[in-house]
Amino acid sequence: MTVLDTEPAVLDTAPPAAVCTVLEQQRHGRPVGRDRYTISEVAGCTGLSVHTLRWYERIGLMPHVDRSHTGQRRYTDRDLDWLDLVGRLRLTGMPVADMVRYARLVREGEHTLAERERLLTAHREDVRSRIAELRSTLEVLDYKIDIYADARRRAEAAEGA
Amino acid sequence: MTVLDTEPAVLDTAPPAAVCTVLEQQRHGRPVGRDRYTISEVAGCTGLSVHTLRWYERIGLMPHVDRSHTGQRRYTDRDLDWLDLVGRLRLTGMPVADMVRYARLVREGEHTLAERERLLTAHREDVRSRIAELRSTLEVLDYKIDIYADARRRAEAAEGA
DNA sequence: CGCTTGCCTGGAGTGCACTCGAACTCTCTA
DNA sequence: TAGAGAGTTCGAGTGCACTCCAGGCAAGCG
Repeated sequence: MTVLDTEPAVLDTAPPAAVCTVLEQQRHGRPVGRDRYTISEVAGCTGLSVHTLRWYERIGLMPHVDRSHTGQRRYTDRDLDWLDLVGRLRLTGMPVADMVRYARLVREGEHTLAERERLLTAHREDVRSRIAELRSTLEVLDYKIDIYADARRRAEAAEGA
Repeated sequence: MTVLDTEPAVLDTAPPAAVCTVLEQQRHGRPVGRDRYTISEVAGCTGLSVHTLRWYERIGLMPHVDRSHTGQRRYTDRDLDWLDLVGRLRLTGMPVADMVRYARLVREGEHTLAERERLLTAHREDVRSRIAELRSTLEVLDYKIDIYADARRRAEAAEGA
């Protein structure tokens, strides 16, 4: 209705450039130009199990998946984009409850834009501080591994002498 | 007995410079110059609960804690150093089972040095690749947050006009 | 026609890392 | 001497994120 008419899709999915990159490499790539995938195809290309995919839907983490005339799930490219985003958020440690909240906000439409932005921004801060934390531990690890390596070298030298 | 007589302690604990830095800031610092701490003091300075401290001991993650004449735990500075290391490994996502394995290797003595080095080195690789993963997700997050921020700015501009 | 394969549902089970409860002992202060 | 407060053990409970199971349906093949 207002400012977003031109690009409505891009807000609830991963950026085009990043579509199915990380996850896709885990297994087979996304079958091209089909836009209707069975649950096992999606499992294959995302690395998630079919159980997990159904469970994501049950808890409200999927934005309503299409069905075939016999009631089987048919995932679209947009669903895969969404799963790509979900996979990234999960990999960066966002709790499932928060992802569900985000999914709900997307479903509720445009008036939740600000809150979605806040949610992602908060998570970004979280990720940043975790990177810092990991880096500081990396130093400790380097220090200890150095000591072990030193001990090993000295032991090897003594043995050789 | 062999090459390690001079520095036996430093191998099973955190480096001196890093002693109780991260964890210490979470609560009160380590009481100075005492070397005998009650379980609640340790809980206070590590941020772990007393339940968790006892549980760590039960599962073999603590290298045998001293007791007072009435049977109460008395932690030493070395125990705190160990807990500092454990805390770092935990923060970097090492499974408790692996930490227990590491603790067992330390208990078993010097002939496990090589395996301990391998274990830590493997974990370091793990941490490094997780940092890379987090960074790549950070880019996606930046991208999406930019889009939300753009939408917000445009909405605000439209409203102001 | 029967068999296999793939999918469906709702609910129960699993593994991890704690977290808590019940019942008890010990020490210290009023 | 009574009660509070901190400690003890062992076993059970919790929350999260899956993971699996039983029982059933629909399509394709020999």
